[in-house]
Amino acid sequence: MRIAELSRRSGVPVPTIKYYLREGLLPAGELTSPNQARYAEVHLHRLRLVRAMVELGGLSISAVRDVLGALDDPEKSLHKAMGTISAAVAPPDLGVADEVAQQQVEAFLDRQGWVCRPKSYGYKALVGVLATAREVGHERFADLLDGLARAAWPLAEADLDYVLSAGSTDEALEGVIVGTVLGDAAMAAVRVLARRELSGRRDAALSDLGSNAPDPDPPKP
Amino acid sequence: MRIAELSRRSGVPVPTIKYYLREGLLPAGELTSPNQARYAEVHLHRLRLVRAMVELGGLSISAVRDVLGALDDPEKSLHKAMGTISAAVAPPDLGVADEVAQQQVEAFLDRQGWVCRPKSYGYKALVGVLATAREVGHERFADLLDGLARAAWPLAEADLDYVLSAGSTDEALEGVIVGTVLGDAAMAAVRVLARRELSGRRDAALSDLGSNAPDPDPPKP
DNA sequence: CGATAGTAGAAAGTTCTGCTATCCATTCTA
DNA sequence: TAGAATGGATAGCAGAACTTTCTACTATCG
Repeated sequence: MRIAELSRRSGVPVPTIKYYLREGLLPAGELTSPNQARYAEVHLHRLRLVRAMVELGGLSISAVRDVLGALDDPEKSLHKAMGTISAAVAPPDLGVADEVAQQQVEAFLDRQGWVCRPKSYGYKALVGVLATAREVGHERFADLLDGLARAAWPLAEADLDYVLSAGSTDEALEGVIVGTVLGDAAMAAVRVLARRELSGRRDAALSDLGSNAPDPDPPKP
Repeated sequence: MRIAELSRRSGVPVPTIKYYLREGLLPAGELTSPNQARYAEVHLHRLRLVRAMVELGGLSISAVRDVLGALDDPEKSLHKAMGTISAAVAPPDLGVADEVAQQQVEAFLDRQGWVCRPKSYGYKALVGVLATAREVGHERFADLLDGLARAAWPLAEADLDYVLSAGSTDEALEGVIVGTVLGDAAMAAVRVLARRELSGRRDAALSDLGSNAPDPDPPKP
């Protein structure tokens, strides 16, 4: 297929495709002559993946390049790819050095029995979040972490099962990308829905806000 | 306190504070003379909140303005504020009209017994995610939704408890902001940690990637 | 009192990102 | 063989988030 068809089928304008080619987000098409190239389904697929990361994940072009680099790495390692992807998706390191936040994270990891190098992106990101929470006067925020962990564990299991059920290494790596980028977006959306649903069920309490009335025995789903 | 102290205590440069004042993210200080203003603790607090949303939440200046608008709304409604904040935090509406994705969301909501107007941000965001997943060839992605919901429900309860335990309406609204913005960031970080932990425990399976070996009886936490 | 530093407010400038537009020399297509 | 499309290169553009520069003060220290 030629670039016009690639554009039509993906909904991405031709100049943008050229831009992605320049930026190395898309492999070059097969040149049939000095100024003609042919693109295959793989290009269309890659293009859609790029758009998903940019539009839904909000990743920058360079972050997308990093992620795809992990995918195209000849010595593909799922571990390494996961690290790269986490780094690309996470907000840039705030570089905070908050003692208390760090202790809160350590204590949390202890409680969970999780082993974790303090250099990992997840660790640093979490310290950054807790430090920020403390700055805005929400020290108690750390109390929510165990709940998050209880929720995150089965998700991680599902994610990993999803990834490991892939037929090929390429598919598995793409599963990591999709699981991370779309997974985060989906989780955020589901949380919004859950909050809406719950706050609807607790309407009485809400309309009575500030009175600190006792919980009206909320029904579980 | 004067602007220099505000800057020192928040770590935000003076010109940036002036910029935020111009953009309406920060209420003006109390003018003591035509070119002197005094700022109070509330300004410092608000400034930190703004930075948290910008740096951690990745919100744009205009999104922050919207969110703060909900906080400063005279007829503060928790419901309304939650909607505004969800909208500000979510990626801009993709405006997809994918029939299948919509049905998947409907079915999901049915299974959960959740009632939801199809106009809500969470609904639209979820349709967008599933449509994108389908575009990149991951129809099975919808299978993960129920797991997400199971995880999201107790989180929503914890969130709401956290919010309702606030002493004042202002605090409650701020709790919604912090719970949403920091909560999403924290959840993403914890997911990363959980994935790392789990993939470490399943190392055997991972180093054997692609062979589709049976799961080596992973230990639970 | 005067020198120095800080301030509000406005306007213009800067940097970065993510595209678009314009060319040109070719090449495919009708 | 005319007209549209293509690859590749370069330049341009709009928006976002600051940052700089300016003016006309004001506060304060010695």
